This record gives sequence, C-alpha cells and structure tokens, in this order.
Amino acid sequence: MSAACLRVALPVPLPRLFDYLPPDGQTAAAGDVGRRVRVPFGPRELAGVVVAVGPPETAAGLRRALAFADPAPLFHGELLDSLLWLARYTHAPPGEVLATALPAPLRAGEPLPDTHAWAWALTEAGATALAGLRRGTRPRRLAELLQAGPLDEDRLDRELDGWRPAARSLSRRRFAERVAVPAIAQTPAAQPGPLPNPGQQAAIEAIAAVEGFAAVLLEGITGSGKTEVYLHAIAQCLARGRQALVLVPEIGLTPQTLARFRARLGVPVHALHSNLADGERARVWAAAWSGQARVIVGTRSAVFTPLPDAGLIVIDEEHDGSYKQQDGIRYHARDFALVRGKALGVPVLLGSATPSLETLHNAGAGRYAHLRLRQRAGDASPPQVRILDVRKRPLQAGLAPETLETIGAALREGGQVLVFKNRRGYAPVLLCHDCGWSAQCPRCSTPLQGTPMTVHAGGGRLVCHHCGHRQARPPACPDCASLALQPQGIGTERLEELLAERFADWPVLRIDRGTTARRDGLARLLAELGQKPGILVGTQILAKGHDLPNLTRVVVVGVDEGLFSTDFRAGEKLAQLLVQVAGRAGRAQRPGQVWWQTHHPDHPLLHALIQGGYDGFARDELALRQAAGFPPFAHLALLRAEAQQAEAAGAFLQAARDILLEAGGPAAAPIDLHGPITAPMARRAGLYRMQLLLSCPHRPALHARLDAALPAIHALPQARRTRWSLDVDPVDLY
DNA sequence: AGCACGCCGACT
DNA sequence: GTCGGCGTGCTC
Repeated sequence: MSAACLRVALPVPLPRLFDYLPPDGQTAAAGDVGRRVRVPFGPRELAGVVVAVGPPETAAGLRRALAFADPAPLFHGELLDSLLWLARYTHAPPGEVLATALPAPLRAGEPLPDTHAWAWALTEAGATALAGLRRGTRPRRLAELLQAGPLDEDRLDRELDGWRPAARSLSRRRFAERVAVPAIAQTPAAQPGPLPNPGQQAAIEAIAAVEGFAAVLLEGITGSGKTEVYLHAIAQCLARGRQALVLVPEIGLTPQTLARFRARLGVPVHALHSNLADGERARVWAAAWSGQARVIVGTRSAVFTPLPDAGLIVIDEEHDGSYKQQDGIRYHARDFALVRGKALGVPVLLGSATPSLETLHNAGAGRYAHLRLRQRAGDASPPQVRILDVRKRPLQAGLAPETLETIGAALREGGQVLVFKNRRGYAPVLLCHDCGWSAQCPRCSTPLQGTPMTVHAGGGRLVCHHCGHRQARPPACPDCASLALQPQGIGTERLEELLAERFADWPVLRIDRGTTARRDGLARLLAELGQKPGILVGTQILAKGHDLPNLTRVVVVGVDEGLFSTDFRAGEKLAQLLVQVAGRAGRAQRPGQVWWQTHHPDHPLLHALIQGGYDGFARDELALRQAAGFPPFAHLALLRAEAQQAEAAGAFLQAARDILLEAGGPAAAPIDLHGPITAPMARRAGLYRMQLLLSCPHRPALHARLDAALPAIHALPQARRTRWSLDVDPVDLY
C-alpha cells in the first residue's frame, strides 16, 4: 500500500484535484487538510489548498509538494466543507472557489498577517518639536492628542477628523510613527438604543428563541427599524460569546452604518468591502479566523469569512442584486450564507422591506420563519402614492407640467423633494438634431439597436456603460455632417439643469457616482442641505440609506423603462425599487406624497402595488412565475458563450446542447433547453454573445444532468475558440 | 488559465 | 537562414 498523499485544489480551471507527495521529510496526515501548500505544476509553481489526505487516485508518478504555507489549516472544518459544496453547486473547479474565498495576499500564498492594530505615537523629536508646531493646525492637534501616549487608528478616527494627512505630515518630519499594538483595543462603552416598539420586541424575542440553524425572514417597511432588531440579535449573540457576520449590499456599507454598529455594540466592528486595501482585507480575514474579530460587517465576498465561533448571520436587504457575483465564480452570497448557517448551526436573519420572490416563496412554504414589522418608527404615516398619467403631456427633460407643479408646491411648503430617475447611467446620449443619429458603442449591441454611449457633461468624451469603451466626442454628425449634435435624453444631469433653472430659489443637488465618489461625499452633501427645502436628483444611490426626515415629495420618472422588459425578473426589480424609493418619503411627522410618472397608468404591476402593496404584487407575480415555469418554481442554469464570430459561439452551444440532451440517458428526468439564442446584449466589448438556458422544476435533476454533461462540454474542440461560462441560478439573463 | 511545443511567413 | 504567429495539448 502506498503512503498517503496530499490531494490539492489548485487555482486552475480544471474541475479536479491534484495529488502530491508531502514536502521533503514530512508525512501527510489528516491534520494537513485545509493547509495551503506550494507545489510544482507543469513548468510553474502554484499555491493550493490540501482538501483531502489519502491514497493517490492516479497511477502516474507523483511530484513532491515544495512546502506548506501554513503551520495550521487556514480553512477550518465548516468553511472548507461549505466551499467544496459551493464548488459542486456552481460546477466550478474547487481550487478556483477556494481562491476566490481568500483575500488576494492569502491567495498568493503569503502568510496569515498578524492582527495587530495600528497606533500612532509621538517620537522624542516630536515631543520636543510640539511647541513649535503652528497652533490650531491638524498636525499640532494630533501631536497634542498623542502627547498622553499612543492612540490606535480607530480612536483617532473618532477623535480628529482628517488626522491621516496630519499623521503623514508628522511622520515625514519624523515627529510621529506608526506602531503595532495588541488588538485588544480599548472599546467604547455600548450606548443604549431606543426602546424597541412592540413589533421589534416580538421579533427580537423570536430570534432569541431560535436554537441552532433557522432561516428567519424579517420583513419590515422602510423606517420600521430592522437595524434595531439586527443590533439586538447581534448583542445577544455577543453575550453568548459568539461571532456575528452581517452582510450588506454594496452601497449599504457607509461610514454611518459602521458608526452606528460600533457605537451600539461596544466591541470592535470589522468592515470588509471592495475598496479596502488587500493587506487590510487579509488582516480582517485573519482576525475573524483567529476568533479575535467578533462582529464582521461586509459586502458580498464577506460571506467567505471564517467563523470559528459563529453565532449569527444577518443579511440586510436580502433581495439586493449585488449579492450575486456576476463573473468568475458566480455565487449568490445570500444563498451561500444560508448554506453556511445550516452547516454552522446558527440562525440566518434575512431582512428586507421588499423580499425576493424566492425568499417569500420559502417563507410561504414554511421553510423560513416569517417575522413582520408593520409599524413605522416615530408614528410616521405611510406615504400616499399617485400615478401621474403623462400620455400626450408635453415633457421637459422628461417631466410633465403637473410634476413640476407638485415639486414647486412641496418646496413652497418648506419640504424637500426627491426626483428619482430609474435608469442606469446618469449622462445623456449624443443626438443629432437634424438627422436623428445617436452615438452608439461600436463594440456592444442589443437585438434592435446599439447600446448608447453617454456624454460626460464636462469632458467631450463618450463612454459606454457596458464595456467601458471611450472615444472622443465627434465635432459633427458622422451621418449628415450637421453640427447640431446635442446631449439629449433624461439623464440626471439634464434633470438637474432643468430643475435648477426652474426652481432657482432652492438648492438642487445631483447625487450620482461623480458627486459621491469621495469618501463621505453623499453624507457631506446631505449635511449641507440639512432640513432646508430643496431638491435631490439621482438614481439608485438614493433608494436607501440616509435618513431624510424633511422629504415630503418623491417623484419617480422612467417607471416605464422597467415595465416592458425581456427579463422575467424586471417586474420584481421595478416593484422593489418603487417601494424602496417611496419609503423615503414622510419619515417624520409630515406625510409624504409619491408620484409615479408613467405612460402606462393601467399597468397591472402598478395597480397591484398601489392596491395590495408589495405583498399584493408578490402574490400576483408568484402566480405568473408559476404559470410560466420560472423561478422559484423552476431552477435555471445559463450557459453563456462569447466569441469573435457569432458562429463559433453558436456552434459551441449547439454541441453543448446535444451533449446535454444525451447525457441524461433514457431514464433521466426531463430538463428544458432553450437555445442557443442570441443573448439580449448581442455584442459586448467586441465579442458576439449567445446563450443556452436550462430549466427544470427539480433542482437535483438539473445538477445531475450538468454533472453528466460538463466533462464532455469541457472537452469540446469548439470550447477552445470561445469564452464560455456556466451560471447556476442566474439573476440577470443579459 | 498558463505555458511549452510545433510547424509556417517576413525580417535582422 | 532565424524570430514569432497562434493551434493543440498538458498540467498530479
């Protein structure tokens, strides 16, 4: 019998493990599972993860691993098991799944960083020079703060705004230095929150009563205080000596959110989000791994955080689209969180004002507990929703005269107005006033037309939102040579322009990626406005988050763009957006009004929402989904292919289709295949795109078919000339 | 995915 | 005569 070898998952797109002899002088033992190893792989060297230890699976001569990268397993039991499950579920190579679960430095094989916190201390030179620093300047104030002793960066964040540049300035002169301190940072005392209302209290108690795994849907309208319930549940979890993981949507992780968690919980709260530096991300990961981090708040990829003492997982705004990864390993953070919660034996709390239909369906079937918060905090009355029929009305920048009237009325009453544009992108398209030509991306297209390129107000630049292609703005129309090229459309920039002109006596703030890119940009803008009457213009960013107590009017334009879409999920997304945006109005004592401007005043979706609220809409929509055989009543997988020639992508998918049809054998459960068809966006970044949709009411049958077919699909000769990918449970069929 | 090996066109 | 194009094959 041959000695045990290491079965290693490597970050290569091959759906199998690779066997190695243990590093020189060592033997392979069960305790090596979860450790990273450096191994020779063909002509190069890679870092992989030991996934099992046992007899080799091939008769071929094994190579020897070079060295372990970790003294102890980096992936403890549950996380490793869950990630291997995810690899099977997404039909992705285990090594690639494990690699995406790690922060970049760890992926590259670097050692687990130490989790010291950083503090700043005055040097001797600094202590001496302090008196000479100019009074009142930030460097002087920072030096004064440090006089009493080193302060950690968390503390400095609270004590002195803009201390970082000041610290840099001091350190340049060698007056201060950054030092590592033990991470048992002095934590602020937990501040008490408001007394929970009866609804919140009931939810808190229901969650406290959960033992082991349970999925709990917390459905609460905007302003009903879901965060309060999370905070109590997290506090309970901490009191039991357990860790809590909180997932939030991409735009939900604001400094305000973190500040609120920190103030209330009285323990360090670790943030994980996309614009964190790699090193910092690895440190937070390490702190969670060691159990040092007790509360981790993060976006999608935080779902991969190791939780040796897990006690609770919270998913805020569980319906949010940003939980689905759209490239690479296409996982859904909400769904994976549920898998982990089950494996860890801890409750998973799903919060939303507008739950996804999948979650509502699960709750309805009794798989999830369903808690509701009906009361709005502070006795605010729910907003009144009106449909504004704009058929045949003259529109200015997309606004009807009645809309402008109601905006004016709200301002004169001293209230604030939100004009919400339901459209991605914020800049207008370039249109020729003489011949109708408009600028379109040369590299992208949808079936009926190209995708528009947007003009950026200041620069003479055209940018494609789908592929990022940029080009100079042409001086004249390429078709008719006319010089009458005008930025057109109803992007928020045009709206802002019109509103500023029309309501010159009031401030008009445009909220978009440009104005909020800077840290705290949005908060600063809103603070500037305060309670004063004024207008906010913007898109998605404004749908949630910041409290706007004096907001009395919400106008939604562009409702129609979501009413007639090829995507079966478009209705759900529009309904969620309309409800979320409406929730912004009338949060204080003043009642709010919400106006939906539409050319389709009789559309059933709008009526369902007005008459039955989100629940009514969801009932109707679920019935439609069932009749049409769409999720959650069927399960989907989407095979996408991109190639230089449309025929290459089509040929690959056609061959894949044949394999999928045969793979089941005569006794297999039937699955539906749609396609190959041209993707809704037929061309992207210069490549032709086709897709093949698989659907089946029975999930295991779908997976069994994929398991049977994928090896042959991988081996297809056509697969070499196309870029292809499989998306299990696709969210967007674009 | 990388990376090597391998067999055909325009250049020091 | 070589440098280099990317087709195809492999990676324990």
